[in-house]
Amino acid sequence: MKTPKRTTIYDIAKKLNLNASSVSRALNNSGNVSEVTKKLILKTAKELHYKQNSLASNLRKGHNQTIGVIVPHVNQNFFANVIAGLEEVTYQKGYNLIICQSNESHAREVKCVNTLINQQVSCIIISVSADFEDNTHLRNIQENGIQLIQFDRVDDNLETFKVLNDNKQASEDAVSHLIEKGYQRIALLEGPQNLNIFKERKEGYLSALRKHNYPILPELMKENAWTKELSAAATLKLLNMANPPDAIFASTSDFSALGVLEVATNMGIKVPEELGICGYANEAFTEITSPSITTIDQYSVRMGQTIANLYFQEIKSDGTEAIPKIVTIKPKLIIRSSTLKTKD
Amino acid sequence: MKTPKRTTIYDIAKKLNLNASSVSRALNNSGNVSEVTKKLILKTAKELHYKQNSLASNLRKGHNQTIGVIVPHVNQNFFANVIAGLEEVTYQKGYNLIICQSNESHAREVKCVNTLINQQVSCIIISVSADFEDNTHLRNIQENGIQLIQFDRVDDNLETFKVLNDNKQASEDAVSHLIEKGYQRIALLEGPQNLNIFKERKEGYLSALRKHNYPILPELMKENAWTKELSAAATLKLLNMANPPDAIFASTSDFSALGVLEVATNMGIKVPEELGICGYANEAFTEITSPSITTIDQYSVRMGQTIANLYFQEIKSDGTEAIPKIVTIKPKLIIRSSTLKTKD
DNA sequence: TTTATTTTAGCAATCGATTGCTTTAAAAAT
DNA sequence: ATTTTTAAAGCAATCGATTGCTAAAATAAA
Repeated sequence: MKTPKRTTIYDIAKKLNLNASSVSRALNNSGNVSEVTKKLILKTAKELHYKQNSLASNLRKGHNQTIGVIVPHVNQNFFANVIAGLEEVTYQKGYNLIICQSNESHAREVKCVNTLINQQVSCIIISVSADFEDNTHLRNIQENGIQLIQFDRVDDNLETFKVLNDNKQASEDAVSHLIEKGYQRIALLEGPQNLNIFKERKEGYLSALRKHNYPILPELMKENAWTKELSAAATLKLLNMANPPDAIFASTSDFSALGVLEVATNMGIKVPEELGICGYANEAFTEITSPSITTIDQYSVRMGQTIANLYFQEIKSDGTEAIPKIVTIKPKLIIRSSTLKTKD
Repeated sequence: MKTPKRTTIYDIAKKLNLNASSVSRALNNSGNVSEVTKKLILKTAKELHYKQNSLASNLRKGHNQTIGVIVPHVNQNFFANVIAGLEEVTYQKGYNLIICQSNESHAREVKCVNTLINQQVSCIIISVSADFEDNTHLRNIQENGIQLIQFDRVDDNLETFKVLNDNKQASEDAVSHLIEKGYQRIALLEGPQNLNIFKERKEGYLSALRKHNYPILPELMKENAWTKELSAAATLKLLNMANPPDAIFASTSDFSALGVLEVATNMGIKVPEELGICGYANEAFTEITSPSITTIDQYSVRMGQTIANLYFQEIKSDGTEAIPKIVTIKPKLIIRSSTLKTKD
């Protein structure tokens, strides 16, 4: 297609018999230009439909008002909300977001990182993929002088700014709640243990059991049940045990909890009377299932805002090397019908 | 923070006693470099952790492998899915996405457009905000030689590439389905009529009524019921009429349909026996409400893919001025329990 | 009126990569 | 051995904006 050449500061300068530097100064309001000529330049810029070339400007200035974001999937509720929160704050600061999805693939995540480094973004915000292998690519970010903020799913071995959910505490709260409601045999659906979040949630589960002097029963802990289907399969096994659990904490997601609910319903097992169910993430649907599902809200939009604010307030503003800081957000247990058994 | 100066092609050139142009050619594999020196350059580049500066490259080349996306909200299911679909295809082509959200504000949409123009993106993909005012900003995109693709919510007055859902047909299908199931008085919950999508859905509703010789009753059409709350309020009014509807087509969204369902349930009105409900968008939760909700699937991820493919196949590849093309995707009626009344 | 000071504007280098053109070196043909 | 052809590498301009420095003009002070 035809590319009509865009107006540059030189076009404006030529038209007014001025030097490009004056035009630049006028447009950036950086002094050394008389009021009269400034007005003239601004007027002419508008007439010629001048649009700044950010590429040139950023190249010269050596930085880019752009932040890169890498998440496993942009259309997963949690991540979409984090991005929305991020965007809200960064927009106000005049920053742009470049969004990449790793598709839960480490290899792809590495490529995304490289692209963002090439783009000279000033910060990369990342939640690592499920098949996390090593942190070479993350260290690479830092070595290139780019700020790095990890959130939610992070590599603990690397010292960076981090914004986390207190997964352990939240899980402990959830399981404690189940115990208080009178459930005796509480099963756990786990996610991949190479991800910190799932490890922490398991710790919370274990910790709650210990605190209440409940036995820890390996047969009630199901690995890798982090999709609705895997959870349904695991639930089927659990509920067919000789001595089945009377509650299931689907620590991986609400979708897992939904899988549990569906299996239970199909088997004619009453929720919450015969089986308590607790999910994770407070997906919209948990409110409207029957029964509604007890879950944990992660304040995902606020998390995005927090991350962005962390960047602007703590990292960017500071001329000195900022000291990596870890911000932890405490999720909230949302108690609904699926765990409201009347004690027997 | 300290910004360790990054390696440039000049650093590589200097180290090897070569000229930067040779380094550039080697890295881009663009000939005129012997195999031996190319290998050497590649090796040295790796040693020095060279990362291309895309800003410089794009500035020189005059274009940017970046596509801008503007949507009302990135965390709305439909848009998140479209973005996921877009990202999938653009990633494979080596393109990046810059994501902006207009927050349903026209003013903000204009700002987003300007930023993207400044960023020299090669294409802008947009779904306009609800308070659409005029298309000056969209024309501006074209005037700057940037490709423009509108999707879903579009300005019909502007000739651009468009990817649309056949809202009219889908709505007609939905309402026809209600009629065939024996519902007699079908109400409509409408969205803002300045948005093409809602206008088309209303047309589909009207068209289905006409085709089946049903009367068109203005008292059954509720304007501006496009959130769960507004829909609930409208539903309350509808169901309290002397002669209430026996079906409600929540053409705005599944959330609206959910509002309808909740009000009906609270009033003790049986769905689908006494009231049929049909939503729009096939949100995940429609499958798991009780009863499950009949709705319309928009193939949102595929829509994103379609848009991206349109760009790469029809627009970008063609050296000549591409002729704006409109691609229409036919949504699919998903029939569930909320409309399955047994005819009486 | 002359000198000192401040404003305003121009000059030219720079950011890093790309690319048309020229020169040099190497290989092939005569 | 010489000329022709081809390959390889260097030179320098370019993309558009920014900025330190200098020069000129305008103003203020003496």
